[in-house]
Amino acid sequence: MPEKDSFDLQQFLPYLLNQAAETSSLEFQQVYKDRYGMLRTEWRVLFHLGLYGKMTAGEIVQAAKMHKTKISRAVHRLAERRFLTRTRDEQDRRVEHLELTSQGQKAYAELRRVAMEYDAALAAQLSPREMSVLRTALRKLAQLPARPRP
Amino acid sequence: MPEKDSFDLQQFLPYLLNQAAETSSLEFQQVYKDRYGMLRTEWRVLFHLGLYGKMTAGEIVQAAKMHKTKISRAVHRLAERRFLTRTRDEQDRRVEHLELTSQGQKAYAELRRVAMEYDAALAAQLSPREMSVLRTALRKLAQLPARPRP
DNA sequence: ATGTAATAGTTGTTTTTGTAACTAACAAGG
DNA sequence: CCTTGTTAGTTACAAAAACAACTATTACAT
Repeated sequence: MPEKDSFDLQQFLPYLLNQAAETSSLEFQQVYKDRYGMLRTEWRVLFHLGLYGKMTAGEIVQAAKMHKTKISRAVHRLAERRFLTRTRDEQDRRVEHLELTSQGQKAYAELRRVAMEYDAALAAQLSPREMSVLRTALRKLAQLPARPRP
Repeated sequence: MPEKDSFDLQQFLPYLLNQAAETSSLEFQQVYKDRYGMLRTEWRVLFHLGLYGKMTAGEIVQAAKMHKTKISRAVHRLAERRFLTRTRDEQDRRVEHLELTSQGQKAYAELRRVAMEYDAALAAQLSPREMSVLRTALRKLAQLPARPRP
């Protein structure tokens, strides 16, 4: 299958990003999926709560830039499995504060350890210079702040 | 929501890659979705055929690293809409050769133009140096060959 | 030949996602 | 208060993806 024109699909950024994202997610996915029966949205919620402590669903929506229905369902499943608790805010009874249970914290600690190891393994495929340029570029493309929060 | 530990989700490569991939796919998606009613797998098939000419489904599976059921259904839909033709191989009657119709080529040409423009717009957010490091790093992470094919 | 395995691709069923419409609680102006 | 608008989160239904089992054809070893 010879090339017919100058456009290069393998250089097209959205395509390339998707391929890299998919490949690099696979190994980590095995862990949270096989070991905890979690979906992608679920580990993300878990990580937000593990990292930042008590949060509301809306705050997670903003931070993770995921649709609120996805978050809602992920929270439901995590609560069902006793990874987090939901408590109504007494001032504004529409909002719920989410917090990891000790079981949730344990899962988070474990997955966080695996994530760090895996990140290190990925980083080892690249030079430190490449790695830092890569992270900066990805944050720009994802339109995230240059550094998360102080 | 203060940080509770040293792990940084926004620096975790699979997370970062997914965010960047999602963001960067969105705008281009609008074009092939709204203008041609295509799904992601469909434009990928279209692009492979547009770029490389006649291919079999299996070859596309390999090149695009997507599951064969996805390709099968995408090919079905593209054939249904007269974007491609399927012709059986007479030597091995299990395989089918796929080829764009003139309508398919027209769609490909149009989308290819949009893709190039969009890629340029993304590239403009980064320096040429960043861009080149980024592409190299992404190919490594996606475990694609350093350059597609000569 | 002929039984067994392998390959190309499809189809059926179950999960997961996307979209839109919904409930419940609050807010603010008249 | 009461209408109108907004926000937090949920639910219902349709679209798409994942996974497994399937058909048809070829390959290959006895």
